[in-house]
Amino acid sequence: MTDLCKEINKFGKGIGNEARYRIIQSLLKGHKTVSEITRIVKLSQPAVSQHLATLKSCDLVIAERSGKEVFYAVNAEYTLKLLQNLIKDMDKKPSRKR
Amino acid sequence: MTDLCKEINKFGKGIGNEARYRIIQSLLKGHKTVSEITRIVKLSQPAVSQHLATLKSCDLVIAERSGKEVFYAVNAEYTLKLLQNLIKDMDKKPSRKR
DNA sequence: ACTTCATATAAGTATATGCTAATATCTTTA
DNA sequence: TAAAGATATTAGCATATACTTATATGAAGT
Repeated sequence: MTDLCKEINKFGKGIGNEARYRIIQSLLKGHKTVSEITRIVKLSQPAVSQHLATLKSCDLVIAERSGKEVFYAVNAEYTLKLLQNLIKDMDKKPSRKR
Repeated sequence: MTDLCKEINKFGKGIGNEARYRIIQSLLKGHKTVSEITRIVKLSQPAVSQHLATLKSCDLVIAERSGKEVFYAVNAEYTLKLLQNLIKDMDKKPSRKR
């Protein structure tokens, strides 16, 4: 299993869930604290923390504490590079149609 | 939830699984029958058929019967366009770092 | 029509996932 | 260091997922 393989798989695990996808969407508009995200996605705080932990382990988000709060942001460089690599990969070996 | 949202979510569901990701990888090298895929990913035939059904419902693959066999291929145009749209989307609203 | 090969579907089951409720940890301020 | 606010972690439970085995469907040849 190539590295890209594993990375894309993580990516898929991360966004392959409605709640997490909504979290990512909200973060695309700017970094947010856990409580802000909690309000936006309308899930309990623990549920949100758990999803954020998953997203972090997938490298899709970055966390940064600022006092009592923790800001989460999309790991944009990483994600963009990943997607671009995937696209390159797919372009490179297109599936023959028949 | 935007259309792109739903599409990406489907994409994530599709590839967010090791076996399905391996199937996609093998299909990137060219279309294949179910039994070829079965040999490659080393799962039972029903398991492979079920994964292929999932991938199809996610629009990640296309199926085409040819006699007794069914060829599966990556839905490359669809997938590439989707990923490119996602990249555009992420570029458009980058997360502010702090 | 019957058989065979290829694939799909169904039922059952074990494990994974996503939530809730309760509690722990971290940080700041009094 | 005690209290309070913000977030993280844990245990428990319900549902979803990914297999297995058995069976059904589809296509081609006899």
